[in-house]
Amino acid sequence: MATRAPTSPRAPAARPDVAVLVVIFTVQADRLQVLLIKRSGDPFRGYWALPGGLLASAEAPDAAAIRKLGEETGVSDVFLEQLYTFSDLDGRGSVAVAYFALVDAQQAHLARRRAWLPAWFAVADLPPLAFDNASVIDYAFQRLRAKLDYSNVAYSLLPECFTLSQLQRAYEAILARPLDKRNFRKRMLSLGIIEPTGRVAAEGRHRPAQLYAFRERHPIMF
Amino acid sequence: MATRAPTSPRAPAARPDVAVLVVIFTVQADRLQVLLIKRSGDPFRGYWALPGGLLASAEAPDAAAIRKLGEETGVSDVFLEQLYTFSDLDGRGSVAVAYFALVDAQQAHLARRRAWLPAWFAVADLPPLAFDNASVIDYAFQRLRAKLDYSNVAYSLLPECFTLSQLQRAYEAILARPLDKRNFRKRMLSLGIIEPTGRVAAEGRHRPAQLYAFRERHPIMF
DNA sequence: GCAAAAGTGTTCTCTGTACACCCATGT
DNA sequence: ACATGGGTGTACAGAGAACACTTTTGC
Repeated sequence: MATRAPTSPRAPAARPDVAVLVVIFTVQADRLQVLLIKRSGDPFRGYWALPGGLLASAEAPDAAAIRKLGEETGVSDVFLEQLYTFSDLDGRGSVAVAYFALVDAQQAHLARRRAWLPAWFAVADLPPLAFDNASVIDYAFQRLRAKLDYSNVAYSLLPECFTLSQLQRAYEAILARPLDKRNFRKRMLSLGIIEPTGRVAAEGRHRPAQLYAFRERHPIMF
Repeated sequence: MATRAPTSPRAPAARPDVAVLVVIFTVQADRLQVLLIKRSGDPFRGYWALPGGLLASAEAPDAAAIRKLGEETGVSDVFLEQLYTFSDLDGRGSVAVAYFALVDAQQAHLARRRAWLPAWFAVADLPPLAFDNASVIDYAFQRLRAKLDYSNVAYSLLPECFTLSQLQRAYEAILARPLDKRNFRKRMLSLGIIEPTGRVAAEGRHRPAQLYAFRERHPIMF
């Protein structure tokens, strides 16, 4: 703790459980998806839930979130930030520090285990969830939408090189509305968050697209 | 906890200490001030620190923050929101859920006790602080500045009725820069967050000022 | 009548939005 | 030649910023 209570200088409080939760988003098939894990144990056995777990002793919540993310997707060095600290999601007085992360579906390799199997689910179409995980996901979703407008977090959703159409489709999937192509390109370029690589992607029977990259692969606000 | 770790279904983790911290701001004498408490116990005996303390058993962090705020200032029903969850501020692996609150200095009555004495300090001129409380205050300060621009949080800093000049001085104290009177009034009124009460305040040897009130006394974003 | 703060409009710039056509390629 | 997505510019509206003088009161 950081400051003792004046009224209880040495409170012998029973310590609450402290857990970490990670809301891991990706964009795949033009839909925003979230990683869920099928619970193999009680309570809520058989329900889907967010990855997470009790804090290992002396492990900081940030470190635990990074570890969880790595365990489930194999990725690191992506956008990951603290979301909110929820209390009593389980009805038993615990405290859960929630994080949210953005990963590129191509780079993420889900753990292939028997129990506690992970899978992607479209945020717009979630299965019944354990605990109150639906509200945690909703909170993360609102935050993601807000950040998309005033930061470069999308860098974490796409491969290093991408076309402007890919980027726009990712934005549209998250914001759930169509964006104007010209305005979108103008804005992205004028904000200076991306730059052309000079390379080109020939992907279909149509004109090849210029490939772009984010200038910075860490969070920037504007 | 909300979800058990797949890899450690029944982790016997040593639970970390969980504390609550509250950064309580007010505007007084045209300066942004923060409430600090003089520590009467170790560690950091004699240093100033943020009010806070260990979570009482089974008490939710939100409830503990509300309680702390009431204990130190006597007020409730003010703007209070979760700020961030810090880890290891004390170098001993604790977790501290920080909140920040805005109070009207006129309504707040500081506890008058012998030990753990509370007092206001200008944010721009803080004494040496216990633990890493300076960075918590700084974080809260940044958040407050940001919210001032896109919310009505200031409702919590002023009495129910106030003049536009008072409101502007509060904004200027927080943002630490002068604002244009006409633009400020235009904006406040066009956002529709305040309304004239019809009453008037004759306060000096000059023209009396119209009194305004916030339309909503709860947080609104725009 | 003077000191002191209250109150009030207009102009300009910039940002966001709406909108439609030609281009390069594969088949 | 045609189907497919890539790529481009302009005009309008609304928001924010700059800027100075008159009004009302107490003394």
